[in-house]
Formats: sequence, C-alpha cells, structure tokens
Amino acid sequence: MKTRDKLLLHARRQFWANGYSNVSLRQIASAAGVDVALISRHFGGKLGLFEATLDGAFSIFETPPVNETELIDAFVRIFAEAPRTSTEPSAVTMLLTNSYDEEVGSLIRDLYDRHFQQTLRDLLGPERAALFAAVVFGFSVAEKSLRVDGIAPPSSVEYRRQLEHLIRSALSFSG
Amino acid sequence: MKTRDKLLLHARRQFWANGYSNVSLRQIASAAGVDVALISRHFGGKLGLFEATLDGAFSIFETPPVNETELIDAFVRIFAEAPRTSTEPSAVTMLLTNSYDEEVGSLIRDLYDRHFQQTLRDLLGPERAALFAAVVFGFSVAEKSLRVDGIAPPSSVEYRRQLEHLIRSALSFSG
DNA sequence: TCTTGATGTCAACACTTGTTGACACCCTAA
DNA sequence: TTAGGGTGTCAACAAGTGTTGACATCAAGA
Repeated sequence: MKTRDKLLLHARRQFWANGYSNVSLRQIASAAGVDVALISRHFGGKLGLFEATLDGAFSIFETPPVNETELIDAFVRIFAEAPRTSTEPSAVTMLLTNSYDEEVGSLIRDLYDRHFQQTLRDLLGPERAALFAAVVFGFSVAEKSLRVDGIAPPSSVEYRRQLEHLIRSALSFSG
Repeated sequence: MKTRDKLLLHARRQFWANGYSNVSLRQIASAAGVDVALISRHFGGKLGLFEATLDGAFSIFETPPVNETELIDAFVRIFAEAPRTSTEPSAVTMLLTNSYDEEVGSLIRDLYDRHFQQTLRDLLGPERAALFAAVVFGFSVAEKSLRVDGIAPPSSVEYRRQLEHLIRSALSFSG
C-alpha cells in the first residue's frame, strides 16, 4: 500500500473517531509506520490531511432514495449493517466528534448541509428533515457516545425496530 | 468574587462548550483574569478543575418527576426556557463535547448514567429510557451541533411542539 | 508585635505540537 | 551514463502545554 493511502487510512480512522484537535500528526504517522514529515509533504499539513479524509464522506447511498419508504429502508439497513461490515468509524461518528471543533467545525457543518441534509430537505421538507436528522443522530449518540444500555445490540432485530420506530415517529410530525 | 469562583465559572463555560482537551489552562486563567499557577494550587491541576465543574451538573430537576407526564413537562420546559435564562452551556452540551474525550469520557459517561439515566430507567424501563435519551440528545445535536435549519427558534411555540412530539414518540415505543 | 498559613506572582521546567530545511535515495528520461 | 524529480530520513525550530518551586504579600491569631 502506498504511503499516501496508508496515511489517509489511519488519518480517517483517528480523526473521525477522536476529533481533529485530539489527534496529533505523530500519532497518525506512527500508526501508519511513516515519518511525520511526509504528511506535510503529501497533504500540505494537518488541515490538508483532514480535508482529504472527507472525500466522499457523505456519499452513503449507493442509489439516492426517491421516496420516503426507500429513505427509511436505506437508512435502517445502513445503520444496522455498518457495524458488521466494517470497524471503521462512520460519517455520523465523524460529525459528532468534529462539528463542535473550533478549527474544522464550520467546514464540517457546511459540507454536511450541502451534501446530505439538503437531500433530506428536498424529500421531506425542512421541519421533518430536521427531526429526521435529530433522531438518527440521537440514536447514534445514545449508542456510541453515551453508551446507554437499553439500545439493542447493533446486529439484532430489536435494533432495527428501535431505529425504525424513531424514524417513522419523526416523519409523522406535521407542522 | 473570589478567585476560586472566578476560575470555576470560566472553566465551566469553556470546558463545557469546547471540550476538556480543547481548552488550555492559560485560556481559562486569562478569561478569569488570574495567574495560571493558581489553578494547580486551588484545584490540584487541570483534571481537578474539570471535575469541580461537574458538581451538580446533573441536578437539572428542582423536584424529581414522579410520573411520565411530569417528566415530559419538566423536560420541555427546561429545554425551552434554558436559552432565555442563561448564556451558559448546558449539561447536554457538556455531554456532547466531552463524552467522546479520551481523558474524561468514561468519567462523564459514568456520572451521567448514575445521576441521570438511572432516573429515566426507573421511571420508563431501560428501552424507553434509551429512546428518550436518544431523542433529547438528538434534538440538541440537530439544533446546536449541526445547526440544521428546520429546528424552530428556541423561544417559539413550534420549538416546544417539535421537542414534545419527539419525546412522546420515544415513549410510545413498546418492546 | 510576631508568627503562621493561605493566597498571589513570576520564572522556569520538561514535554508535545505542526512545520521546515538539508540531505540521501531511487527510478525514469534524455 | 547522467541529470532530475519524486520520495523518504533526520534534526531542528518556535510555539504552546501542564506543572512546580522560590519568593512576596496579606490577614488573622498568639
């Protein structure tokens, strides 16, 4: 594997899981088995490396959903299957760990809105799109951040039922 | 105002809003108009200062709710009124900015579970308590972290309607 | 008045941070 | 073979981190 790709892999892993400011270039370089200086050479610096990890971050749909049923199905499937197919941190996790950051927060929020929330808005209208995002992120916070018990194991049928219940509830809101 | 209290005030403000690792002692000392060394003297160090800011962090109820109706009312009221009564970061914000932190994450999650989620569990059972937490934190993420449009202004009637809808949805779940 | 302990001031410490420049290596094109 | 650009290696830099020790100041009790 090329040096550039090794750096990108470990950078994404660490930046996404722990947040931009909480990860040092030496940690990434060490995990990749590579000299620190190469980061500045290949990506121009820390910010450049981080931005490179965002490439395609919000392209989570293979085929964009065209109606609400497809949207729900796609989301539940992605959430329920993600933990089994990959140990990598998810885009949702990345948003939770980085959207409060002083250095990259606005960048992240902007990317998210343009590349994802906009899709929700077009399909659901602004209010229901907001509540949709709220329950999806809330479910993730409860599961991964607060680690509340009561959230079913990610691979179980109950997990899908819980998530689907929240999503359908959010969509049942009428302004 | 005593030095100790000044430090505590600005420490809470900054730690809660930006996260433990993203705030330096010199930033806090400077905001408080006080020498850095006094932090180690008064609180033993950075961690001691942070822990001091957590005192009473989860005592958000004046009188603990004894049934679901009271729980919903209390929560909606606290959320809807908080932005008007204070510019200070909320306990929810603190959880979002610190529960992923490597140094204080487990401490925070533990405190939260013992002092708050436990109350929800006793009242609602583990599953509904988890979904309750999910929608409350999700609503906060959408509003303050992602800053999604579609969330109504905090002082409006619509804000209360949105939040109440999500909470009632979570509680309508039956395992 | 003298003493004592708490409180504040200042400088320095060892350490980590991101970044840069000098140098060596290696593969390819002339 | 010879040059040259991409790639990797190493050391150093200035800036920022939390913490500590020496010293001054001040208020209260003997």
